[in-house]
Amino acid sequence: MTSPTNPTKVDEAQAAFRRYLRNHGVKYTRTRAVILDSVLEFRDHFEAEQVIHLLRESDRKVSKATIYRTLPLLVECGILKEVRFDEKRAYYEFAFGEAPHDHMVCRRCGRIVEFASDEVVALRAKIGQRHHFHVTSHRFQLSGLCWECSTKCPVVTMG
Amino acid sequence: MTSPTNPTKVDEAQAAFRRYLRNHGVKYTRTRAVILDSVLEFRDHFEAEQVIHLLRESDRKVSKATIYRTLPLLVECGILKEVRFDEKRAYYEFAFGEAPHDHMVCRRCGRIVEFASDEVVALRAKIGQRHHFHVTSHRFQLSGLCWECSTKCPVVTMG
DNA sequence: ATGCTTGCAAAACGTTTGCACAGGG
DNA sequence: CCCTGTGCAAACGTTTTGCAAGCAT
Repeated sequence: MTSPTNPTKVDEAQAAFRRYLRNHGVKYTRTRAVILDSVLEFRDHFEAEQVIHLLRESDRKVSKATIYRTLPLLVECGILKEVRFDEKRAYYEFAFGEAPHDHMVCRRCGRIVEFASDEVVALRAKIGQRHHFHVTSHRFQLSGLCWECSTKCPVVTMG
Repeated sequence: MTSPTNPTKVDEAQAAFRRYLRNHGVKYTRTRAVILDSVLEFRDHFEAEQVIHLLRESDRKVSKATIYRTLPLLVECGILKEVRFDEKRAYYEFAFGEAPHDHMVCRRCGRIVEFASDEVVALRAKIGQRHHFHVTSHRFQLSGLCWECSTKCPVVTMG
């Protein structure tokens, strides 16, 4: 769901990145191109550390600092989206041309299910109006048990 | 909304804390009582650092470590609730006997509005069923502009 | 050339932990 | 008494930053 298996999408993402950087007076360097390529290799969600490892293991050597400086750029230009599954670290997912969605996490097996957020957007607008608020973004994260885990043992033990 | 202005509630909270600790084979020490007293002095949301300062400034000296070890106890026994307004630190609010609610934050002035989460709970159940998930908890955080800020200048600049 | 970018290492940050001592039940 | 709680300082893990050197335009 996150990975841009479609090669055209990869090209579009690269073009979007170049465009974004140019429009912001920032350079499209080889290092940044390398980082973009690498994050596009992930299928699902990933964290900064995984990018660091992926780049270290392949030939390409990019410093940790640069990766931490580049990921926010990719988020700002809409290629990536930052997701928070826990409070310990940032996770990212491919967002370019993807439909907005939220996440539901099984607290026992860790499975992540994505769901469209249309209804959530409608609800947030309703709540916003009620409190004289112009809501522009939300974060809706569900936690519970997936069907497999709940049939195995309905008692929640967490982990 | 967060503060237990009602003295009876304070007493109930203390009783609940004692009960909880006893039932878990944990001691009700003077230090823990002091920490409970101090968190009950806050009106709205607060962070661990504020508890540390409050205790330092008044006579009572409690170490940072103990505060960090006690706050989770107060959350587990239902007196406090942990809230996450950002990814940097944990915030807490009084939860004992309060109706569950979620938060809406103005991204310009930081104002926090609480709203009841009945509809949110209904929606989360609906979404859960649709994806064969037994949802047990959620986190719904809204961000935008409060009425005052949006009338002052509708352009979002963030801070 | 100019000034943004990079890498390195060190700092920052909230939070956690190891340990020896203190204290509750 | 025993076992848990406490304080201190040091460790923690992710992320940020200061600085000198490197590169794009």
